Amino acid sequence: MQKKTIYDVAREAGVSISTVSRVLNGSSKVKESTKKRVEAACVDYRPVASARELQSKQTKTIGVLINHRPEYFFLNETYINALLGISVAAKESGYRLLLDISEDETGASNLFYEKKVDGFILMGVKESSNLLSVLWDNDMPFVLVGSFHGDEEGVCQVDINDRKAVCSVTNYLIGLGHRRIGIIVGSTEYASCSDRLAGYRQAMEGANIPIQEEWVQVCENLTEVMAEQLAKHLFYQNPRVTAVVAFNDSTAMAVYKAAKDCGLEIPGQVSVIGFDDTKVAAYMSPPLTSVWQPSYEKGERAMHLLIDCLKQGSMPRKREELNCIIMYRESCAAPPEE
Amino acid sequence: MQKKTIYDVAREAGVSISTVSRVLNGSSKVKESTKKRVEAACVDYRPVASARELQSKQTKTIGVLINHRPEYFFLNETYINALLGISVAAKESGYRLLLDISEDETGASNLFYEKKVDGFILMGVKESSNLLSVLWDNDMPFVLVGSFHGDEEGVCQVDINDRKAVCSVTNYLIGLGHRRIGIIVGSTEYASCSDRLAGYRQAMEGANIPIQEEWVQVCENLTEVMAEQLAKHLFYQNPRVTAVVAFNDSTAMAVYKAAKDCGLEIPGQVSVIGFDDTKVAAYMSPPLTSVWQPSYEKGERAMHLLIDCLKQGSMPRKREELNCIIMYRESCAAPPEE
DNA sequence: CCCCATTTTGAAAGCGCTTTCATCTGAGTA
DNA sequence: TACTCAGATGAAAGCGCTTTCAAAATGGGG
Repeated sequence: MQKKTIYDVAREAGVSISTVSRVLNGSSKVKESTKKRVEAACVDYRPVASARELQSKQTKTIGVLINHRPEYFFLNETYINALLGISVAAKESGYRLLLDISEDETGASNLFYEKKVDGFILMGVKESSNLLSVLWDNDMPFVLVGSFHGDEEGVCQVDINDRKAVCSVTNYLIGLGHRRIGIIVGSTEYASCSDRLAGYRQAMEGANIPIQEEWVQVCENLTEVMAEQLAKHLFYQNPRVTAVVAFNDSTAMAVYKAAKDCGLEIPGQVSVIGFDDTKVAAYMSPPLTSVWQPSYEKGERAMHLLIDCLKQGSMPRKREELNCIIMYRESCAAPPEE
Repeated sequence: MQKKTIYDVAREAGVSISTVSRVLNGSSKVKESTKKRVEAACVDYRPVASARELQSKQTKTIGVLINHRPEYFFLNETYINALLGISVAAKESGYRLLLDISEDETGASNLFYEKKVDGFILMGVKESSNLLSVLWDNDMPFVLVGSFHGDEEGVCQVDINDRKAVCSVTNYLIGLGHRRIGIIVGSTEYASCSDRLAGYRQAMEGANIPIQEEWVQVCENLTEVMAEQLAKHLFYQNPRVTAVVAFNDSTAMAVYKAAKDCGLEIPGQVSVIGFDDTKVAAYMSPPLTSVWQPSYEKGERAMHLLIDCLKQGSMPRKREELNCIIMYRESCAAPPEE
């Protein structure tokens, strides 16, 4: 059985293919009666996307780029949640998603050069990336999910305030009486890392606590195994830190492990704070205090922004900031008496 | 600046577009010297995918379908890992991924009807789904990731042996001395659930332990909150179960929570076993004994199978079974003395 | 140096649609 | 009744490529 084409529909409805195309695309200039007839003839007819795309120069699909280094093995849970939001929003608007998970950006460029997508949503873009300027230069709309500063005047982005959030939790620890507070973050190539670090520094400076550089553990490649080691570095110091701000909940898990290995009680001897408030946080033992961030909403919002751009034909260079919530649980307490 | 077309390349190289097309597609019938010339003219030229697709009837993209109920909120980690495997394998072979996350299957049908994809990888297909027969009837290649039985004679699928795996762990618990063993699984609409349940029954029967029906908690909609409740049902029984086989690690986490709330020690008073061996398992307290399954490899293998199908033009109705590994940790012990 | 088999190339059709532009209606007006 | 003009429709071009088929170039005997 051959696939039904627009010609078949036209024949069946007794009109020309132009008319069929018009009712398909909702063009107004069709008499109600013929429209009815055409619609009736459209049963079992599905336009071939590539023909449409070729002619209309629109693909109705969005490229979703997730920066992921294979050595991390697990995909960041916040990306997944954002992806869920993106997916739902896309579906609502009749867009499809072309997914590219990779560390380099050639995948993205290909999609764009080959006109496979109408726009992009980018997650986890490195500060050093030159993808954005390529996209700009070629009028390809895109929205960033997550932190990014970059050299550009401004990009369309949906983000949280990492700096502020970490500043808050650090202040919380300081308020609890901690002075020697450690922090473990990933590569400062990523704005989220440098911002969180900046938030920590801001809080410490605000409280007039001079930061010992050995409290700050920056790691290019922050796997759980690495994080565990770095946490131990923190714990082996003398005097050792009494609290640790972890880059995210995975890191916090590793810190828990390290604490256990070092015979340190949480929160009695060490306080720990995570970030992202992933599913596990509430189930950890003790339940982890963590900064919840609206990952799903970030994705959803980004998609909406992008679709707006696509409709209007121009891209706002605006940044939207969503709010985080500190989920206070049982992993933090006053530091032990000295 | 206008995009370079095949005509531009042809002009630049002093040949016809047919020749350009031939070198682009690696057709042999081109003299080496002209080939060189054309390739030189190809700088900055990127064929428009839709034109290609329209003509060649191939999209070089695979539809990835993930069954996900929005009320679960989090996407199953095994799906993500499989997705990672799929992604890597696709990239190697120059395929792109069109992602559709949803509970219903209309998204899939659309992609297929509109010729957006050359084939499908399906994850989490319900037994009641009629998508497969639609795909069969239309000669659309697809590979299943994960359990499925179905009415069809056989489909191309990459899977683990859920029954066997759960049978093993149940036997392990029995070997430890447990008799009253509970199990919590999700909807038996999904083969993985019914299979795991079958494995449990098989082990219990093998050990001549009559199963009390209140030990078996089947839940249509197994969220963490639900799982916690079900675990409590198990613990409130008198005499209560001394071990719980959880459908997966998320469920196991909920069981941990329930045990804590009920004042039960793991593994002293209750043993718990998870499934999937997700990232958290090793970090739980106590570390969770869980069945590791090769999710990434499942995805990778499925993609390879699919690509083979696409090349050969025919689809094998074969099932590949990958092996699980029981990761023994500290969540299981002998039952308490009575 | 010619002929024929082979290799290499080009012209043109066409994939299935959108869109422009011209044509055709028919209602409204003088 | 003839004339407008807006609304409805169709013919045809063309989006950028692949592929078929025929023509041209090549080369190896005789």
